[in-house]
Amino acid sequence: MGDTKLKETLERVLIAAEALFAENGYDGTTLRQITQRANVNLAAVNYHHGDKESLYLEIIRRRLQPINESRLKNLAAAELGAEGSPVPLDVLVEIMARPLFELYADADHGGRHAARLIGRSLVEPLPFMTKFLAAEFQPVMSRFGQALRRHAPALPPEDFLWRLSFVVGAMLHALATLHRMKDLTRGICRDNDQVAARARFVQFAVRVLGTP
Amino acid sequence: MGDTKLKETLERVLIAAEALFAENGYDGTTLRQITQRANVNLAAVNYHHGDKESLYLEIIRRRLQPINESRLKNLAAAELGAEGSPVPLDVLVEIMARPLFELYADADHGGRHAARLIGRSLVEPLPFMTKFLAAEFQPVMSRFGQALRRHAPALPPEDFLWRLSFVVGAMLHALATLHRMKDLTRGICRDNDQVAARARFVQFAVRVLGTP
DNA sequence: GCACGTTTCATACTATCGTATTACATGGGT
DNA sequence: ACCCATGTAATACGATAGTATGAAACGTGC
Repeated sequence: MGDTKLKETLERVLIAAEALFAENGYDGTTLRQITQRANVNLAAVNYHHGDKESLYLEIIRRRLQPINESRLKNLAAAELGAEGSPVPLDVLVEIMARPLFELYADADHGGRHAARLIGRSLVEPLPFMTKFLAAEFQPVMSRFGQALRRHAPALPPEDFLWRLSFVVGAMLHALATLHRMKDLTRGICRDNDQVAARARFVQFAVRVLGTP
Repeated sequence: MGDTKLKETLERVLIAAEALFAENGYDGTTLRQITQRANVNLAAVNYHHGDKESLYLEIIRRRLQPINESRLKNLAAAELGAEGSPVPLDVLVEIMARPLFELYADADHGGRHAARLIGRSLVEPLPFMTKFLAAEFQPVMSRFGQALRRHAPALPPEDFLWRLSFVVGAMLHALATLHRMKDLTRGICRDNDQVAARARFVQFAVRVLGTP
């Protein structure tokens, strides 16, 4: 249509579905909405991606795998550079948070919707997603948990895990509601300044996870 | 059936629907599931509660209105007691958080599901709910925002609002995932100790919203 | 004990869902 | 020029969704 370059059907479906899933959830989105938004025939999604669940899982995986790989790679590099001493807290948080905020900032490629969808998929438990999500996050949570733990070794495990849960919750909520942050604050907070939001989140997380 | 006392049909539908909406979301729940779980005829829900949207809204309102009324009442009392000086931060947070955690703790009356559902309904935006939720939260957010603000008057509004957003996000996430906290932490964090969870949340929120 | 307002029931109706099927277009390789 | 693989299109199909309907059951006045 008006597009300068016609993307592959397959890709157009992924982009359209991503936005709709992010906005309306899995059950709230129909394949007809998706194919209509992608300007594609209804049968295309089944032909290219199998059934609806496969499509959803493919969308999440496509975004999440590179992010978690990058996290693990950057953590390994940071630990190597630290030569045995703990990696600074703000560096750890930055490594965890940055890929998601940057994804959100990439509006042209649907990053806003992707980030929202990731936040959503982690909160609302879809039965067919749990095993994938568990497998996907187990390594990253385990390795970062250890690294973070070194900054509060005296803290009882229970307290540490609660704090971690609060930080994760704040992060997911930020991702899920960033797009209406401007409206919710009567224009005071911008919703398109990924760098400012990230900086504030890191500051927040460091304060929460810091020792005392 | 096995129940010691047979509740009204109307009430049974509300309880069953609450649990299912909390678990599977609005679109993921069918009226047939609800009536089956409530041991009630399919037509009962339409007869007593109108359509599906009305049922959902009624469930949320029934839980949320008393909570927000109690919050405003307790805030007014605390401000009266403080005689012009700022109400302590931990008191403010406690007033906001306590009703939700106590709701969660009231497992016998479906409080667990209700708390989860409230958390969920605030994150996933259902079109027919937005105006109700906005009206419901406007007063409480405005009044508590002012009260909290007195503890960090020098902080730029933007920073303050971001911190508030993080705290709210942590709270909603805690409500939405408390029920699987034990599993997520390999048994380290209990999911049935409302008091301990609340204490940790208050500590967390005070630290985040405190001045520096 | 019977009439009447209220609630419960079985079931019908229409729309729309995910998925399947079948025919049609297209465009390189020989 | 023809073929065949690959993608696209129109449309059918069974299941199930929310909602509507009308009859049966119930209970409480007189």
